[in-house]
Amino acid sequence: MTTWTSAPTGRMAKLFRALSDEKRLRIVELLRGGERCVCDLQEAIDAGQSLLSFHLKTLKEAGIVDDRREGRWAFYSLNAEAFAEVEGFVAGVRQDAESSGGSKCCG
Amino acid sequence: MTTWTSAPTGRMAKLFRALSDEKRLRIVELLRGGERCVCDLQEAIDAGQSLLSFHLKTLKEAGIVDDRREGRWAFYSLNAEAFAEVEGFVAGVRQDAESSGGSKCCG
DNA sequence: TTGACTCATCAACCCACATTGATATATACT
DNA sequence: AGTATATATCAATGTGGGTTGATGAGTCAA
Repeated sequence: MTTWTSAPTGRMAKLFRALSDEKRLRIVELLRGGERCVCDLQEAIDAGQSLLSFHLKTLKEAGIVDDRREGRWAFYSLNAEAFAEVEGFVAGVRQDAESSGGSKCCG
Repeated sequence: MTTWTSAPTGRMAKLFRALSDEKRLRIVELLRGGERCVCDLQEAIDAGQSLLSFHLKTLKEAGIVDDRREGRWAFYSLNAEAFAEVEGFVAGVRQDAESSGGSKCCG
């Protein structure tokens, strides 16, 4: 068990929740190449304008993406810090899982 | 953009979905210390027996935990491989996010 | 100012899923 | 056999959230 002072599971749950939708993951994939405007995302994703806006809002509220306005366009980009949070948590769990011994109860 | 031949977003979405519930994350935290029986988990989690069983099933179906029967007890443990999958994906995205330049559209 | 364009928000719908309580299954003990 | 324990499954309920279409707000061009 690596030292990991109980990462706030509420925060983690929120991050995982935002990433749990296939369309939102598709958006993340598209943003891996860099900042994109909504109009560009819309071409690449099978979703109406309203739905895309909803998913972007969901990602933004979780802190997974940042947005920026420029004229009539809105640009979205990935927030590296959020993924670092997730990576840290998951890596810790993986390490523990790899080194976990036998049963710890009901002996 | 690191080479990452489009990790199956469906699989990732399923993993994230299973991790998107706070009670399930609590279960994961408990399993970080090693294999546990359901009876042990039940004491530590604010959930009825039926609900706990449901969440364990959800985690199992996503491949996040493994189970083992021994007499009338069921033992659950973390599946390190699943977390390695998630870690690989998230780490890739984080790297891209950190090195992403400016806008790629609407020039 | 008018209209076209980009994006967000709202209202309504529907479905997946978390939750609960009851029942079923399987094992152990007497 | 019968009873107690451990866990899973089933049925029913309620709610969150994904989806859609329409409307609103802001920006640019003519």
